[in-house]
Amino acid sequence: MLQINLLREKPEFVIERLAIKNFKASELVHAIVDLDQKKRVLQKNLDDNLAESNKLATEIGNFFKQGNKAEADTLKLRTATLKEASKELSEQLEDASAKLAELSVQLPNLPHDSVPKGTHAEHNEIVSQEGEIPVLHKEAVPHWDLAKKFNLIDFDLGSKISGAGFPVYRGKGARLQRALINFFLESGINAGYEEIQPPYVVNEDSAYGTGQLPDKEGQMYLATLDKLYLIPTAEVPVTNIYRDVILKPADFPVKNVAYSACFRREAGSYGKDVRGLNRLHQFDKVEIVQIARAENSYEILDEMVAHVTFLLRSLGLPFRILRLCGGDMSFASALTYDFEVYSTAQERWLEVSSVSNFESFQANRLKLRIKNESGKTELAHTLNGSALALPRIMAALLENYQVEDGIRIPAVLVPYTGFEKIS
RNA sequence: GGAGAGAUGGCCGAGUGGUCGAAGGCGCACGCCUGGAAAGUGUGUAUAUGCCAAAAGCGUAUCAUGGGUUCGAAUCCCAUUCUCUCCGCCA
Repeated sequence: MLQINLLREKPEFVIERLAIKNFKASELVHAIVDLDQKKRVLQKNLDDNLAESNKLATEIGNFFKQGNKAEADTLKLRTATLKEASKELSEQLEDASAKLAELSVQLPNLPHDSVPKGTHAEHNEIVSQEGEIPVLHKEAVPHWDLAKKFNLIDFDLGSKISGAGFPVYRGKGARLQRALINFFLESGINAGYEEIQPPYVVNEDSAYGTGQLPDKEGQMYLATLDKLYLIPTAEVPVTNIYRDVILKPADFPVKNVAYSACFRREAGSYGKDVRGLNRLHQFDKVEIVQIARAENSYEILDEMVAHVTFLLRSLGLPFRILRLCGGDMSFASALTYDFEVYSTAQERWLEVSSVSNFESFQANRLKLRIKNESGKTELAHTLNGSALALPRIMAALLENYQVEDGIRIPAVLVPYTGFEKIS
């Protein structure tokens, strides 16, 4: 959620910046500013009214104490009309506030200056690319065939137990998963992140806090009996640790790393995108989250990008980094770098990580603030990134490391898997 | 799941209808004292929002959350959430 002050003071600037995200904000911005103005007038009237009532109540109290019942009773008559008016005003105020909140959450975050214009993924800017794309032997196949051949992942069994998109990992497939999770967690810890094991379901407040609600309601599984949402990413519970929190300068840096299963309904997905491990309803991910001060949040973003780069380098996978264009960025992000690994058998790039700075957009909703050295409170900046999402890493590993008689395991993972080869 | 007790500021804790944003203590910040420190001592120490260019100042709201009673609620009533104790069930 954007800060209301910015909308009040520079509405045209906001409209202009949001055009980079291909968002036509003019109408909405003006509606918000008008409504805000209206709300403040109501607030003022109500406050004045209540002040008057409070004054009268004190006077009545005093008269009672003096035993002057008659005076007290006359004053009481006056409070009745005030009370009526206050009730009316507070209803109007509540109405205006609700509408304002409803409109405010519809405005996306402003993109950072470096965000390229563009409407689609093709307009994303390739920042860098590294790693050798391996030349595979002529019998090489996509990961779903490898998974079957070596009995690593059973998609049909998952369908039987739960439904499409809930694969069953088994044997060395399951062990490789676990090895990756441990490698990612350990790497995070080595980089100074505190490990968190969050709940996998969250309440409405948390889902709202990170912006899953109200817009993305249909993308989450909901346990209706208790009104709990299955988390689509560990970002949700971990970031909500800091909901309604005021941090001190001494609390920094705030760095969390968390493994979790992630649940996504992925309504509306189809085609080659969903084949094999490419898109699942349940998958594993290690997430990194940082809370930063406004003045250095972009340095922190670079640090997080460097961390993800380290992970992919260690795994020996060919990858590239993209700076997302305005049209491809998420609603809440100010700047996002996507990481894609090359899946050699599918001959396509697969997104495995997305690292973003949300600046104060999430913090504003979360009420996550910092009390600075001079005693002023200001909004914090929030950042997060996948480090990393498992399924597509798994897909790329299986495909890129396949040899004629099996699948090799990158050296860095061997201490975690306990085996060097799948065959 | 059943029965009972409870939820007050960063923390502890007082407050059962008015003068309570809230005693007292701890902690913290700044000052005095000191060669330096401790002790002592003084002052300050919540959040949101509105008026104001801003600061100061003032108004309003907030004693788990939401509603109600009342001229007036931390205090009384109702609902919800959470915590603790006991019983039941259970990995």
